[in-house]
Amino acid sequence: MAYNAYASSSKHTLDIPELQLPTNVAVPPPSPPPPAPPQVSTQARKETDFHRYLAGQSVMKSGLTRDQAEVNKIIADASKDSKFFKREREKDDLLVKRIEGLMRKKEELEKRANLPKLEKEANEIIAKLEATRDLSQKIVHVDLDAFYEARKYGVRSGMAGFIAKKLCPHLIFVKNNFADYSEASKQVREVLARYDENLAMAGLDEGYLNITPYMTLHDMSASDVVSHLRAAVEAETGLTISAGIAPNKLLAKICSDKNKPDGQFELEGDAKVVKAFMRDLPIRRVPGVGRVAERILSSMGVQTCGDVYTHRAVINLMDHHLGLQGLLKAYLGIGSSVVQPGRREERKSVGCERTFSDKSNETEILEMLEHIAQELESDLARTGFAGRCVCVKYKAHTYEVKTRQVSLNKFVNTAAEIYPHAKELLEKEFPLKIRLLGIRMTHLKDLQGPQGGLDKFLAESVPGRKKRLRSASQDPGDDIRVISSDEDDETHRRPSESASPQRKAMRMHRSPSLADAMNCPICGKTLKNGTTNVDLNRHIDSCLRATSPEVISDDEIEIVKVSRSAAQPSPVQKRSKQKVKAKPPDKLQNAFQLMMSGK
DNA sequence: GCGGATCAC
DNA sequence: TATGGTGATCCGC
Repeated sequence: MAYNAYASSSKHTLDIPELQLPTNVAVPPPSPPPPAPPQVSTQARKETDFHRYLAGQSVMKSGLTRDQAEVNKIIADASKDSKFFKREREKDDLLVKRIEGLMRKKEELEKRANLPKLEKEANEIIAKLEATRDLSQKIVHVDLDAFYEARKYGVRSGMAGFIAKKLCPHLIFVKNNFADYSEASKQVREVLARYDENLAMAGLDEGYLNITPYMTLHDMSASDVVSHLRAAVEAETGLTISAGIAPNKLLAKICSDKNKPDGQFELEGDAKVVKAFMRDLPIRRVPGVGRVAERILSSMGVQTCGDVYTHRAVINLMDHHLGLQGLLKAYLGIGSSVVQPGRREERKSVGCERTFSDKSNETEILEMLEHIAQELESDLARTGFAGRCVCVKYKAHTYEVKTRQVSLNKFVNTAAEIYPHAKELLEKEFPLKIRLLGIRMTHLKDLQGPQGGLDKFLAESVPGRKKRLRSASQDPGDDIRVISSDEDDETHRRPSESASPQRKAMRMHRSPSLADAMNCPICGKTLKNGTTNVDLNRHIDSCLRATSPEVISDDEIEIVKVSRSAAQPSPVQKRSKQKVKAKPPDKLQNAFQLMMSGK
């Protein structure tokens, strides 16, 4: 069972300082290329970097009251001596080596590089990107507010419960209620859809809208529409949301963080304003730039989006490893303005995985594998897919993750067909001592095609036989991806070749959300259209039974706030409880019970 | 096509 | 004492 965590406190709206660009985090000052701080020893520097790395993903994404270095230290101390920590340390060492390799490579290439030429090329790309800039749309990113109180202490989603408790000793854990989240999310969605029927949800707690048509229709300004929209959401669901208004999704997402919680921020649709906005923005805030990319870019002197421009020649030189075009788009604040719900046929895989206490007994492991195969079967049935590639994943007790896959000559979707292949793959790996097992089906075929009669035909089709038509308007999304290959790169391309921006600078990905279907708030899977609440509850119950313990999950929505003494249900909680109550699984009846009341 | 890594939510 | 699950993408081979 997962838990929500809240620090008790009085009215949140008053305690939270305005979000500002982090001044208290371990990011070196912006703009002029910062030389390495001379007074800090290399060893101490590495340690700080590692602590930051360990602190995890979401840490640098938003502002924080508490000193981040202190938080990182607490996290590191609490983790010390664990296998998890040891593995993270190993990963960090590998990252350091990788960065060293990249630095050597950079110096090597710089010797023969024609930097003015590289800079000129970068300028040309910038000019081309500028020509594609679309400032005509008003895109809104909305984000449900959560973690008000605990956030101040450095508590983050994805954090282990016991670490959170260290950061915030009076933290109170509340068992979360995914059915209520789902219901609340649905209610919010219904309100939002009044402002843009093409609303694209990205998970339970955020979404994008294009309000341009609504503005025209009602002759309203963007900020008035969003104020209206937020008031409507709060009035009808009791939940507060934060919103960002900007000409594209990339900017809107960044903006929605600016006046969080329960606020909004609009970025004018003007190229100069946009660029000024991006210039001092930490590169880590750009979707797609995670903790690894942040470290790599930092080693190249890039901490802010503005630094991308400063270092454009060198980034061009290292294009293959860094992805020049994506970074230039971040610098320019250019992104997609297309808002559409994801399509069902865009799905690429269906998988199921479980964490458990370390297992080495082979019979037990295979039992677990079979259990997972069964769960996968029901997920495949529910989502209406079959696959022709079986991928087994396991995590050793050391936290090392491995995958093994096999392609089949037919599409399968039952445990009876999947398990034998999974078993064969896993048995080759024995002896094992593992803490996680998973199976994923890829190379999917949609059994739930638009024409029902076609299903049988497709079910018997052979790989390669049929190709699904891809949608013409593949929206690449806004994410930037920074790639760096291993250091052993024997073939030394000449700078001019390596600099070619056309090749593959742009590395993007997206995670489509599926339209018009119920998503299970636990496993995130899409339930068939027409699924009833009862079906949903049954599915959720089965998910809950297998949910792993006490990790603060990402998709949690703050529905209750808990004081030291009692939990006070919000309006939506009461309502949704009544609605879902028809047949609430036992587990859900215990929802919102205080688990650890910090006594 | 396979396996490792990274990222988002 | 103790660190999640699902899905996607990209790279090097």
